[in-house]
Order: sequence, then structure tokens, then C-alpha cells
Amino acid sequence: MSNTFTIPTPEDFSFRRSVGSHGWYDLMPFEYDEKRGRLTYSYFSSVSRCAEAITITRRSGSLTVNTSSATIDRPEARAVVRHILRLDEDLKEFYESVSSHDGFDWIRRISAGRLLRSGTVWEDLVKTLCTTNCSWSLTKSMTRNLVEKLGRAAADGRKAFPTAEAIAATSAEFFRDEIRAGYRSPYFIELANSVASGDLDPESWLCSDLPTPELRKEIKKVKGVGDYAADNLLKLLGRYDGLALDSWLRASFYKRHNREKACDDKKIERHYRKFGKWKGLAMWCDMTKEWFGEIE
DNA sequence: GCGTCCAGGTCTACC
DNA sequence: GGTAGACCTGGACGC
Repeated sequence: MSNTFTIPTPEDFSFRRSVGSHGWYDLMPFEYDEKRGRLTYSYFSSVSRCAEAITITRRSGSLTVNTSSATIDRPEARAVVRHILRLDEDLKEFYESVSSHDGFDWIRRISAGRLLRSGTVWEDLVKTLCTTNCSWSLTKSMTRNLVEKLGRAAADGRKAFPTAEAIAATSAEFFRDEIRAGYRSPYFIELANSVASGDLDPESWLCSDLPTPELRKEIKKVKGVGDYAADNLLKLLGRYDGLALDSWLRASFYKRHNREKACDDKKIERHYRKFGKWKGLAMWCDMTKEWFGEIE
């Protein structure tokens, strides 16, 4: 048995562009039916201590949420939807910044810039580790294995991302053999142990008072997290000072702005410096401009 | 079929 | 602080 409720959305919110803002929609436990405009997400409820699955569709001015169980905790489900689609994030300042620069005014026009994220910082951190030094297909494979082999099932059978406790209960050998995480395996175990024991609380980074450079240093203390991974996670925390440069982003910049020739990162940094604390988001939008067609 | 390269990088040792 | 080499995996590519 399931139930349904609605959530109003901000005026400058685009469901399709938020979901498709980057590759997260393609990683379990997200499932995206683009034709039907339907996003499904499963999460582990801290209220019911069970996995819950929600399906989100867009209606004019609001989102409709269908749940996998009738007893789901609605306030928590609402909070999860607001969090993953960043309904409470105020991008007014960002839109004002990009609107004053030629070639970037489309961002406000199509309401781009809200980056899809997972229900917890823990989940985003692990997924970000899964993106390092590998192809996208391997990232998908590792996250699929994590969910299928360690996640708890909701009423409809869909599985949530595993908790730190579930991962801490495994071993580096399990990660090598079953998750196919290779040399990253001990990093996952160390991180899970640290979160499960309470020594590390990634969720606290969401409302940290630390200036971004210091928070970045904190995040980089996690083994396996370097410059790219830290900046990527910071973007998901709502801090866009860093560019989160990886091989795809660099190649995209060379193609668009440097006559397809490689250059050092300082040149890329200079190109987006004018956007100040929004430069990471401005660059991401710039590099993914063609993803949504019909812009010009 | 086989070998090589490299991808949404990071760590460690060394200078 | 900067750099070289090692590190898992799996898909793409050339032969």
C-alpha cells in the first residue's frame, strides 16, 4: 500500500534540469524515467529504521511524491525530496552573477544550476570516491554492487544505499571481490568505520561554520579524497568556490575555450574567476550547456 | 583473441 | 611544494 502527497516548488525550479544536472540520476539507488519525467529514490529512514522508496513527478508548481509504504514518515520523506532536489537553495545571487556575463544568461532563463544530490552527505561522499580514477561505467558498477549487495530493501523491493554500519561490517577483501572497488577498497572500510563509530560526521559539513578552504582540508582528510573529490563534494554541499576539475571537465574546457589544446589548470581558474564564489557552478553549467538542447 | 591505453585521481616516497 | 610511479577495473581500440 502506498500514499501520495505534494510539495510546492520555487519559481526558478526546473525538475528536468535539476535531475539531469549531472550523472547522479544514473547511479543507484536513483532511477530516472526521462520519458515519463519520473525520479525514484530509495533511502534508509532514520525514523522507521527501514528502507523507503519514493517516486517524484512534476506537476505545475509542485512535485507529486508517491511512497512505497502507507506508513512512511511524511516529514522525513518531504525533507529528503527537498534535500536531493535542493528546493531550499537560494540561487538568486548566482543567477544575478551569471546574467551579467555574455554567454551565461541562458542559465537563469532555463533555471539551471541546481545539482541533484543524494539523501545524505555520507552517500554522496562514497559515490564521489567511486568516481575517482575510473570510467563512468565502473562508477555505475561499483555503486550498483554497493546497493544490491549491502543495501536494505524497501516495501517495493527497491534497495537503499548502504549505511556506514553495513559497510563497516564487511572487509577490504569483500570490497575487492564483490564491489570490484580495487585499490579503493581499504578507503571505503576506513571511512565506514570512522562514520559508524561517530569519529566522523559528514552530515555536519552541511551546516559547518568553517570557511570553504578549511572545510576542504577537513574533507581531504578522508583517505582517497583529493582535490577533485573534495571540490565535487563541496559543490554538493552548496559551496561552489572550487572547480572540481577532472579529466572530462578539463577536456571539455579545452574543446570549448582553448581550441582543443591542453592548458594548465591556472588558465581555467582565470577564465571563471569573474564569478567569484560561484565559479565552480558557472563552469559546470558552461561545460554542460548542450545537455539540454533548445537553449539558443 | 590479445595487448595496450586510459578514464569524472590519489597516495606515497623522494627531492 | 612539486614530481614520479604505483594502483584496480573494465571498455575501447588496434592489430
